[in-house]
Amino acid sequence: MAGRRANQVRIYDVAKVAGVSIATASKALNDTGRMADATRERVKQAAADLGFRPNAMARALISQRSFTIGLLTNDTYGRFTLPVMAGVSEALVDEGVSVFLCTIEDDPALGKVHVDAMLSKQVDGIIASGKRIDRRLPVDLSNLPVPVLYAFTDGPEEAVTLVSDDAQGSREAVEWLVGLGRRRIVHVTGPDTFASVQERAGAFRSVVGTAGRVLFGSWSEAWGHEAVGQLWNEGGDAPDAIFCGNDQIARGVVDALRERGIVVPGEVSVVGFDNWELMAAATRPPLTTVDMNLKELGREAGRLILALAEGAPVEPGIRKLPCQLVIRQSCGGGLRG
Amino acid sequence: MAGRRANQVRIYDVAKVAGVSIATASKALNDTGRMADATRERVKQAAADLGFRPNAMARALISQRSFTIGLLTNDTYGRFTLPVMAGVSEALVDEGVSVFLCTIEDDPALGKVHVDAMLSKQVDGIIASGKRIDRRLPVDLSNLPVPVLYAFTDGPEEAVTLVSDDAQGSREAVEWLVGLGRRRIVHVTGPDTFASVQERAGAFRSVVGTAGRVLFGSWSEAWGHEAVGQLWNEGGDAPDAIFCGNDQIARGVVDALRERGIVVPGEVSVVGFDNWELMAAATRPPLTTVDMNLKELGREAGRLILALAEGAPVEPGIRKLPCQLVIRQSCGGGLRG
DNA sequence: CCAGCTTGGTAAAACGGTTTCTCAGATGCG
DNA sequence: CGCATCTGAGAAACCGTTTTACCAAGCTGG
Repeated sequence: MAGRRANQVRIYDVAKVAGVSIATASKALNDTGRMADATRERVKQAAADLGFRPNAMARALISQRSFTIGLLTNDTYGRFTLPVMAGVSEALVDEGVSVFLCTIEDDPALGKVHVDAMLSKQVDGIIASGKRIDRRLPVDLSNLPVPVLYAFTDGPEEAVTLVSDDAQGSREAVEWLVGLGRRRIVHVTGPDTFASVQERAGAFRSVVGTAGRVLFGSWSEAWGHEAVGQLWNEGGDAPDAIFCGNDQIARGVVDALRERGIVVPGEVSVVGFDNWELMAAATRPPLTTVDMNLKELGREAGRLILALAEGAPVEPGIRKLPCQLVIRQSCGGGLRG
Repeated sequence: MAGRRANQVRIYDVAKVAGVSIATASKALNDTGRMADATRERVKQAAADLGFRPNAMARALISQRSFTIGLLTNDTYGRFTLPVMAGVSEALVDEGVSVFLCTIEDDPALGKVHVDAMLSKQVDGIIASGKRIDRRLPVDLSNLPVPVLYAFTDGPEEAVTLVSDDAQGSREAVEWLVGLGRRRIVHVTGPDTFASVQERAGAFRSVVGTAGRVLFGSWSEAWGHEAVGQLWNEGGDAPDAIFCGNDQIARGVVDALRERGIVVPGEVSVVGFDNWELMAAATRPPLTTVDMNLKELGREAGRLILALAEGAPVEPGIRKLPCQLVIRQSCGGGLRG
């Protein structure tokens, strides 16, 4: 038991090699305190020679800062969480902060275990993230001794919450279609129980008028397929553009149109949502789609949780981060501008 | 600075409430030492009442065990890493071990920063993971003071490496096709520079004979599409089954066949590889495909890194974990039995 | 020539636990 | 009743670092 790790160098060793006390060594390495420049250099050189790496645990014990944060998510598949995670990590790595990733699959017990573990390990803050912005994680994060931030998941009013601005993204998409001269635009989207579905549909109607047609269904390719069947079988003027609730639906729509011999984007323009690369790029033609900028959302989450951890005042409430329309070939129109 | 976190309960507080010394409190809570049962109970009750959560940092400082491991990956998209991660986490959460996730995108400098951060934080071990089993991470993990394990990525000979048994998975898939009566089986796969492509192709030939036809290409749907074009345009007996190198290729194949009016699985059986749910399930018909059991691989990785961290002897070398054929509808044959 | 500053450095007390050692008192035994 | 043994609990050392307090010289100025 115990017994130092094989080649673990302590500050004690650095001090001995440099011929100073550990107090001096500490100050030299942290650029604090007063001492002769020569001494400081000598200590730094010794530390470099020995490959000294300060024990973050010992440091954390004193400073009450572990330089560690926890990322909690119930998005097992990771399509939304991964970009967020990448952003968080990117924003924090320069500050020396590491991220614990905990996946809890809608299991409250598991959630509690992970939160307890994180708190035990003295995380400086927790970011809660999910796959739906209108659902909470199955775990109670109120009254924790550390700051909590909600990113792409629902949080209490008094908390800081980061979400993508779906309405703005949707407006941009629909306005793009209108700008291309499309007039008979239909919105084919997911289940109307999702807040994001409501928000995107609302934005859609705000552009095309309240009579704008919206078809609710599921998030699947199959639904996109089926919707095209409905729309084209009912007679009357067929749509000349379809704004889809996500890329899977869009892919189903594009495939169904092709099967019917309808040319995309020649006769019908299609826009997706999510910019899920593997889906959007593999569709023929590649999808023009709305990117929620989740990585940037993650970066912002990282910056904010750090500010909170340092005790900086952060205005609570919901912050909507802008989406961006990514132009590919499913609408025509070429480069934007 | 410093100043204890708001409602942070120390063992000191527990001891005071229970009316004992902190030494006794510690022993009571850890079920060590000797003391009256009544005392032990009293301490435990006090700890529960106060919501005492031992400071893992302080504990780690003494025990030289942080109950933390690092997971390093260059799989930004996460398709392979996420299941591995989920498995690792699942295997370790019961032992109180948390996981640092570090994504390094083929950037050696970033890799070094993350490894240094992990070592500083005294991780008990590091699992290296990737998206290719024949490529190393762009970071040197030799001579580290902690054990390193390679999961789904290439590692040095003297290390413990976990990979999926692609050959076994491929054999099962091809034997399944043979069992269904298919005789003109073709293998459409990715770039021949991938070790996994070689291994799968080798296994394919070991079942159908060395004359078995293999078409190398890219990992894309487009390639699956194109391959069908090649195969059906060249005249002669068309294939009655296609074993694909991954699910994306398989999807391209199935789509191309449908466009040609060829019935899957009636006329041609198709098998994929990866069991990438969202792809396999959205294909029409849903893909029969080989699952690499990456979550189980992750669980095994978790168990092994823990054993290594505890100093248990673990035989070095490559361990191949079995794949599993997942039967859906793209081959016919119904339930396996 | 000495009080008062700087300068360059050290000793020691934290941080929050675990573990070893010690010890007082209760008990068993002859 | 005296001595060895056992029991339950506490004091103190320790893990590796930071930080505060302190001190011995060397210098300045009157």
